Amino acid sequence: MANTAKHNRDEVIQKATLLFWEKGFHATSMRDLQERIDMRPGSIYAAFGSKEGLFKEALKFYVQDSCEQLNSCTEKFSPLQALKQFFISVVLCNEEQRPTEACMLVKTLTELPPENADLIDEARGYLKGMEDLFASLLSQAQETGELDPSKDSRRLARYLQMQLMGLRTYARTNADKQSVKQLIDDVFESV
Amino acid sequence: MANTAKHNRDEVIQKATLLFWEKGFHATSMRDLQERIDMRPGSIYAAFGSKEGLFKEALKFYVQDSCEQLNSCTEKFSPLQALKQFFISVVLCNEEQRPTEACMLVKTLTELPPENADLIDEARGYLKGMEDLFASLLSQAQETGELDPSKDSRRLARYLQMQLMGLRTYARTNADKQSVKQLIDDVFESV
DNA sequence: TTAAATTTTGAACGACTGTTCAATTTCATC
DNA sequence: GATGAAATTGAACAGTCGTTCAAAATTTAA
Repeated sequence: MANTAKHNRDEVIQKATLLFWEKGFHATSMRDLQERIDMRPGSIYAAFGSKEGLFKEALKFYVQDSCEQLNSCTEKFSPLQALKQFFISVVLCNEEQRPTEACMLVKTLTELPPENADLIDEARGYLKGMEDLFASLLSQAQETGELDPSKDSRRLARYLQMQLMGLRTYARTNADKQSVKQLIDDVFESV
Repeated sequence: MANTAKHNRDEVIQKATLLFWEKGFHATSMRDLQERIDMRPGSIYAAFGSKEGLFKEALKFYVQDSCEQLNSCTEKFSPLQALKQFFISVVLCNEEQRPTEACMLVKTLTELPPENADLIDEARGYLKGMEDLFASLLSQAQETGELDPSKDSRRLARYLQMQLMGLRTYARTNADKQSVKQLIDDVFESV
């Protein structure tokens, strides 16, 4: 009937994600991508439509992976400790697996001009989703008595999301791991 | 003897700063700049050497302006209240004067690839300088009894710097001003 | 083995990038 | 007004950008 695709779509998206995450949308050229994912322009455009299309897939992949990381923490720890462990692993661990401490969604939001409004909205939506995940974990923590039930879990989730953004950005300015660990302790001290 | 420069250097740098701040280093083209500052390529290169050279001047201008903003707060408020007021004005006020809530230094740090290591280092240095300013204000607050003297002012300055990074980034994801104001209150509640 | 459908290839496109430089304009000085 | 040094101009350069598309290669079904 036909020819079947030679490339593995998921593998390609993963490789593209790592490159986009490292260099950002604009600084990553199609030539860079061609080399990294070992596909020629025609194939890429047949599979993903455009550079933007591939970037959207990369954002989706990145968020899925982040959610899985958070879930794997909730399996091993109590809700609140899971959140702290997630912060630690994202900012301080898995250095060989991530190209930068910065959050890819935040990088996207920060670097893109209004021309790429649809990509910005996409990143905004995903960040909202992560914040909702935080909020539901905090609610769980309140039910199990780990967290003061009188606190506003949505407000606290917003606070944590904001802090994680700060932590990941700060980690890029200061390589001193001890300071960053101290900061994480400070954050969860005030929860 | 000679011709004198037609353009006002400071004015030009200010205009360039606003454009770089808004769009970032890479997304701002020399043609964009030419139009904004009303100079032709030859003049720009005679005055600043390169796009990078102009960007460095923009970073310097941005930081000077930030310091002046902070200083004007310390003239009106106590050390700790000045810091909070600075946070508020940077994240919530002066909307007509700033092209985005994001910090230009952070944007620079986030968007630039390792190729532009010198620009990255420049931004890192300026951020360190701001953190030192925070630390000395906190020390003052301790001397006047506004802040618990047993606290580590350098650690607290790091904490505030990290939070400001988070706040300014978060402000870009969520236009809801009330939430952002709440976040600032949360931050200074935990100091 | 042939035919049809799909994927892959890579040269090429027009638009845009940062930058250069010879020609021109400008203006303080004599 | 003439002189000459500095500032300005804008066309042009070589390189890169994202993207296209006709041709070639590949694979399945008949």
